[in-house]
Amino acid sequence: MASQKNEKMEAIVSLAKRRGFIYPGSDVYGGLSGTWDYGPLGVTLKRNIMNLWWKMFVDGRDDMYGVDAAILMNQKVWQASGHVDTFTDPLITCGNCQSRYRVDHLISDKDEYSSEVEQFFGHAKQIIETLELPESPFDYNEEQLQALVGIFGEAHVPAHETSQYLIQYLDNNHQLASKYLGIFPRMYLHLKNVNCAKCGQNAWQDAQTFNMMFTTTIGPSSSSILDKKTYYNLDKGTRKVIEKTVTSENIETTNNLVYLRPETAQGIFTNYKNVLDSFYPDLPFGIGQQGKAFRNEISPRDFIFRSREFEQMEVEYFVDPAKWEEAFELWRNLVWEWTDALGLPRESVHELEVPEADRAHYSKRTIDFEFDFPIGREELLGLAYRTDFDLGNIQREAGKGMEYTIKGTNERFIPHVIEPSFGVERALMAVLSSAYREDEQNGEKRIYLALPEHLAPVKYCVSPLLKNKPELVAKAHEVYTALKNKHGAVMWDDNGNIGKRYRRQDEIGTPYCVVIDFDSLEDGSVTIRDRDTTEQHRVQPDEF
RNA sequence: GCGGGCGUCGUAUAAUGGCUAAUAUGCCUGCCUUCCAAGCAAGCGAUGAGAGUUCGAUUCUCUCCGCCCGCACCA
Repeated sequence: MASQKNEKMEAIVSLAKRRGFIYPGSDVYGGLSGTWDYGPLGVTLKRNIMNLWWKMFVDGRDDMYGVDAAILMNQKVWQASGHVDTFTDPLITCGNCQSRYRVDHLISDKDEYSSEVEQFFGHAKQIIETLELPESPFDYNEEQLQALVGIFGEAHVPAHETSQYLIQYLDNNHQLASKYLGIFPRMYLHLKNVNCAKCGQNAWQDAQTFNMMFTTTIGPSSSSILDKKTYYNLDKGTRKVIEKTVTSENIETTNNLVYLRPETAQGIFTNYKNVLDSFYPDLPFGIGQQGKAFRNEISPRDFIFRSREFEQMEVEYFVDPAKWEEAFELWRNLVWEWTDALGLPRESVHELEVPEADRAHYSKRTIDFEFDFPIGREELLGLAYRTDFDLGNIQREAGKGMEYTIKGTNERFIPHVIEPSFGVERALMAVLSSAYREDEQNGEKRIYLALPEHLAPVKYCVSPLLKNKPELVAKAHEVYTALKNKHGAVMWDDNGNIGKRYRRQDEIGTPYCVVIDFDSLEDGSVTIRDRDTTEQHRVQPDEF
């Protein structure tokens, strides 16, 4: 069963590459994990999906407005939204069984921990300062190394591992990690005999953050300590260890740091007031946006299902708090219209009511819509009731009023939000998965994509029946040009024989193949062949 | 990030410490072909990257990169 699933997935990946839908990113240079490039057919299919969405949820509705916000946003956006804090949870791994835990879940007494670390580190700092360490750890002399080993030895770190840690720690401009990172949690758990809950061993590795936000800097900067709140540097002038604390007040100026947005939603919330001022729409109304988001996934996997750079389509629908359930149901139904429009069979789409314990902290209700992908049943899109969490944050942190005033009654409140959130790549993968078919024609296996006509990257393929008959080719060109002008997504193919062309078009999901034969020269009619049934009939070319 | 497996033309496979790295398919050119991958002929196209061992490495070793499976992660 499992291998069957993988076979289908592999067949789709292979087809996608072979026929020019999706290529591995940076392929000629050996690739880059978690990135994918869209080829000529892929980009068209993807855009068709995105345009369909925009038409259904923005242009096609009276209560919707579109925006396109910048990917780079002010730091404070991600602090207010909670992303900065929640993305920097340090994790620690058991070296024996590879179980992973959040460090703060293992340390019961935070105050005691802090004082232990500070005491240790204060002591360590004093020793380090007297050592007058050269800039590169590789230049440390024997005496210096021994002293450093001694520091860590006091903390019951096995001696044979210490110098390796020192290199690791002091390698980066003598930077030392903040107290919940690196070696300190490990030492503490060792001292306190806190063992792995799964295997009972005490074999902790260094604690690491897995910050899922990509960072970059505005303007020139060489800082590499962007995501740490507290850190230590060895001042190059005085050779003193100095402590720096990054706070919300100084963080921008400290590092000129910006994040690549990990979700598009905040670009909507930050423009809520702008749209309100420009249009003052009646509640309920929504703002829709499509765009790239970036998450530094630990382990991108499963083709385009989880990648580090991806495209979202999101709606924030602003409602009277008393009427959120009504709006939730509205969007629940609209989501089903969307999966229908993608051609996804209803029996392959499943609603999953997310229990409170699994919901994000801001959400009072969430439904995940899952799809039966070849890799298994996985989330296709989400529908969440976000309350006034985001606008409330903005009002508090930015000090700008986010309240809505009801016309007439002058009732004022911060609107609540219903958020349907769609992933473009997941939609595309679902479309490819459900469209992928294998059947048999004349005893030969045939692969085709039963793409819905409005999504297919090529709508018509035009061919002369025979390539070596100039009159057929000329007539076919005529038909091709006329169709191309009318429909755009039309392909010309005169390669090989007619059967080959059909198969080639089947593989890229072209719904109709138009062939010009000798009868066409007589009465202008052409044959049109249906991809799914392979049946054909004669029509006049201006009929479609 | 950890553990295991893997990496050869676009795709699917083969082989080798040393001769021009093979086969099919694909693509391409020509001929032919009156509707579902026909045929003939010519051509294009690969050992993931780097280092080491060696007279010589695609083959052996190491590092990196990537892919697959499992774990963990997925606010």
